[in-house]
Amino acid sequence: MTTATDPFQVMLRKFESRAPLDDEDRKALMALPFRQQRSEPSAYIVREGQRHERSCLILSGFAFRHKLTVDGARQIVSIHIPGDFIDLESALLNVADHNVQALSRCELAFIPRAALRDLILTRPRIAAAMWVDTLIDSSIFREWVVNVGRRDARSRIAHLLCEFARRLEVAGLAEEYDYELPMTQEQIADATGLTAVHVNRVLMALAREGLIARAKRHVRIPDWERLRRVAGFSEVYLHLDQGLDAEAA
Amino acid sequence: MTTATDPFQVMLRKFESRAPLDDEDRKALMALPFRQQRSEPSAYIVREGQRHERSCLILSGFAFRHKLTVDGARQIVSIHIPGDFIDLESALLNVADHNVQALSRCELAFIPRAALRDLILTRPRIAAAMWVDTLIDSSIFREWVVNVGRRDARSRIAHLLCEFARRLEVAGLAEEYDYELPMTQEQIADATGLTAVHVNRVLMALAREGLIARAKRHVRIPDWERLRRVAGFSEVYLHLDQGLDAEAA
DNA sequence: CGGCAAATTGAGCATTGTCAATGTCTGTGG
DNA sequence: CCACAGACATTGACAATGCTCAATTTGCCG
Repeated sequence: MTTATDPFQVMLRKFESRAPLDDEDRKALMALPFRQQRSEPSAYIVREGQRHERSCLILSGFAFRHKLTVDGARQIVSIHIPGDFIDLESALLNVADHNVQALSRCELAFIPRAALRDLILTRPRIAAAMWVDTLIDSSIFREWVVNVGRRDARSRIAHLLCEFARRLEVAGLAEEYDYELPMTQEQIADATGLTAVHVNRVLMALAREGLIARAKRHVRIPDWERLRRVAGFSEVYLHLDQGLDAEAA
Repeated sequence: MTTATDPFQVMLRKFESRAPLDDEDRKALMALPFRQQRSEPSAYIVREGQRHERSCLILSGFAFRHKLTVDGARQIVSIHIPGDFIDLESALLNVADHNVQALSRCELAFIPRAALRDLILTRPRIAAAMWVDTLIDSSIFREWVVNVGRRDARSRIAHLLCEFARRLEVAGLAEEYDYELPMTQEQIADATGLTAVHVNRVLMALAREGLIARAKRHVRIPDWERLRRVAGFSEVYLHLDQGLDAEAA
């Protein structure tokens, strides 16, 4: 593999697990034109209300989507990790309905809207794989609605920590139950619908009870089963085993 | 049009507005096999954890998606109106991650998973139109995360009322600013992350202030601009003007 | 060492929840 | 046509989870 196509390996692997692709598909995917770019923490990648001519794939680092209310409150609606297409919407919708910002330093690949549309309209299996990806995003949004709407602060934060643990582990980016959480407490607050002060208190409490062990941004979960129970976490909604099965081929 | 294909007219119209379809596409859509069925209020249409062999389209009536937390709290994550495909997920994901229940009496069309997959893999423009539909759903989920995470009770409920007004109006199901809201206060509570008691108090207050006029389930919005401001409502996230534009054809 | 962002802690408060009673409406059976 | 059941709405009194404001500490980086 050449240096140029290397960056797409993560994406290819993910899509292959979602729909059976043939050689043509693979070639078409890897041939996608893109522009690689580094983003510093908190740099904007997508801005609400704008039309974007390129979709964005995370090669390394983390990013998050968020929206602002009229009175300036911020709600983070999702967090994204390497291999995630953060902006497939841009290829199909006309206007961005939310912002995307880099969480840590990131390497990003920007792919022209036209090239993606072309791929979508000519290679149905690729389209299906990408679609499945966005459906899983949807499922995660639903779970976040539940998290923020119906769990208390303790469970909410525990749930966020559980979700992150599983997603990172599956992506091969962390030992399970032991990872770097690239978020400030204020960002955790904005993701859980709480205030930074309260997040701090809850994190302290969780640590005191031995449910998590923290050192700066590092999180370790000594007893997964116990934290899972506190969070009310069930990973069904992550659709980790998801693949379009044989019948689709 | 025959009686048999009639039910799909709403869907066809929606998809046509989303992507340019040709005659073949139209024919294929209308030729989808389906089983029509009536559901009574609160009847389950989809159950979390199950695999479903048919996807479901609402012909008339309303339905909602929800999830339950471990301790039995319920969160409604979306509300659906006639013409909505409530269960495209079933065609592409293996397991349902949430429940779907009838809100009012409904007429539903159940379409076999295999037929939908076939369509998706052979008619890219139809797939794109459906995909756009699910992306808009996603956008609405994101707004709900914001609603429940960062707005106070008053704004939350106002926002729900605004969203409903606009969606019904666009679907041609209500005069704008004047509609039948098919939800109990308990269901409104479960959709907004509040309790039924508090929803009642807020509704009474909104009525007292002249922001809404209620008679049972009937809602009228005397001053849209004022309610919109209270809600912090902006309809960008509904992507009402959305269509795949010419470049995609 | 100085500066700054992030984390931590305390004190008081308010939005929203809980519990419980009562009112209202609709449909049904007598 | 009326009485009653049951679901839903409304109201009151009180409690609590999480917020606000403000001060202080910690850790990081030049």
